[in-house]
Amino acid sequence: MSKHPDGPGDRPDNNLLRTLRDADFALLGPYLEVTAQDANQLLYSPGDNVEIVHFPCGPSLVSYLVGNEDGRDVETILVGREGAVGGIVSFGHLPAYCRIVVKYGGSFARLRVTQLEAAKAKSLTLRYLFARYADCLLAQVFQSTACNAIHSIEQRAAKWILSAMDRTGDHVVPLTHEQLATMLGVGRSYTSRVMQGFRAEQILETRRGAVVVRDPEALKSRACLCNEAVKGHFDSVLRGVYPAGED
Amino acid sequence: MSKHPDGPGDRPDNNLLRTLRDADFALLGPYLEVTAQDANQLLYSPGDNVEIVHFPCGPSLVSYLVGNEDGRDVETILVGREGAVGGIVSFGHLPAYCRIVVKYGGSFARLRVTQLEAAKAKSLTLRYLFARYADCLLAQVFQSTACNAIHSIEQRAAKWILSAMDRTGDHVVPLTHEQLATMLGVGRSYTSRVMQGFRAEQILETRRGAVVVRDPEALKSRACLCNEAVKGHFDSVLRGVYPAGED
DNA sequence: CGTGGTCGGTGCACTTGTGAACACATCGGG
DNA sequence: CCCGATGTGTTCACAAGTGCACCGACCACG
Repeated sequence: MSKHPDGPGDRPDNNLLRTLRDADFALLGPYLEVTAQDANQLLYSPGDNVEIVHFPCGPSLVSYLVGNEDGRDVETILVGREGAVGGIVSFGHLPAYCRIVVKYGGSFARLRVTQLEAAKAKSLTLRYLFARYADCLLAQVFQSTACNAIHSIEQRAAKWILSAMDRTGDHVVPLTHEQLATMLGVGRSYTSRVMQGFRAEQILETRRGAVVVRDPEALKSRACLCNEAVKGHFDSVLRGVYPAGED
Repeated sequence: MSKHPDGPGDRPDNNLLRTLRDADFALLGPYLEVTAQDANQLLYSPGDNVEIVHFPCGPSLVSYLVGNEDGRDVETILVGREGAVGGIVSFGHLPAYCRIVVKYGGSFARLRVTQLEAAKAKSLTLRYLFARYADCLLAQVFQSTACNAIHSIEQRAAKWILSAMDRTGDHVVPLTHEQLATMLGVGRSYTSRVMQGFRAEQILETRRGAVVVRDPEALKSRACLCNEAVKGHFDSVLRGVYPAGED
């Protein structure tokens, strides 16, 4: 198992990188650099030339923010180890549209967009993998658009906490009410009330600067199904990067 | 002008196709087929294999819809002659995530994804153009996500009417309150009230099945700036498909 | 000319979310 | 040990949006 010829080996803990077979990973590996990024680190600003791709590893999490006239940024999507950020759709060398910040710090693998593109030129499956991930990313944003249009704050708050929990693998989600409020684009006092509602039903406890989820199932029943819809698309699209039959 | 060597000639009235120089357009032209599509025609359904690219021409308009648990579809974005639909990000041969329907009928140019990909393989500028448009499409969806999170129904309704007017070039926008309501993901009676508010200020008149915009500037002042933000990104990204200096 | 179906305008009771205000809890640093 | 900064719980008056009901207007069709 540890020397499985097509296995992930000791690669960075990122799903895209681990999906690759050795031959394909070998095209990227030499250029990959593993770094640590703290929370609140700014990875890209609107208008920046995108030259580096970041792969969140382990529990690291980044957030795409869109500015608005009031100066308050609104969060649109989260990306963790299931994906990557930077030039995924545009292939780089274009001005970024969103601000991208590290939400939960940790390790990131990164490489230059030009090197990723060079590797893609040599491997059909690399092209497939990134085209498919780009499609998943787009689907994720579409789902968020719909979610923001029709789901209640309570549903979206529950969704957010679940997805953070999902990626960090911890029942304790560090998060102030203030942060949650700005991410959902709502007032702070209302999020406090929503949390109060969850706490009244023993779904979670609140600490200063964090929530502790006690009953994930109950929380899931309060959330919308948007996360599940997107996960389904990830599953059906990212399967099939390699021809069926093996792997 | 009519025989400008790099000009659009008599091409379909679609911005992407008209941006191309003759040499690049020649790679697509032979495979392009111009068809007429009526309103409400379904172009793609979730799960469909995407094999055809459609380029809306003239006043044609399509809508990306995301389903939800209630069966009510929610509109996310509109695409007209500034863009194209079908495999733009995924390069085709993947299950579609959104339902895509024709909102306003008219002519569409279309061709098989495989032929578009073959042409892209031969031309760097074709690859650039579509990568850049893909980036713009993504930006458009991001902006919609933020818009749905923080802007009022009135702002979004105004935005919708303006963008429909923009693309059809007509002050009369065929649209029932019911349609507008389901697109915005809100109740019908409330949209009636919003329209009533606009009418009370002489911004528009309402007909059965349509609104007639009387004062576009006033309507713009009631709308959010999301359309303008996205247009700015289109301008800055799609400029530069061809190396600077000429064109 | 009449009739039935869709569409639009409005009243009403209700829920959701806003924004400001204030008191209190918690935490780190001097 | 106190202090100031930040985070939390709660109240209140208000605005935004819901869902239903009902009536009248418009339109296509026979």
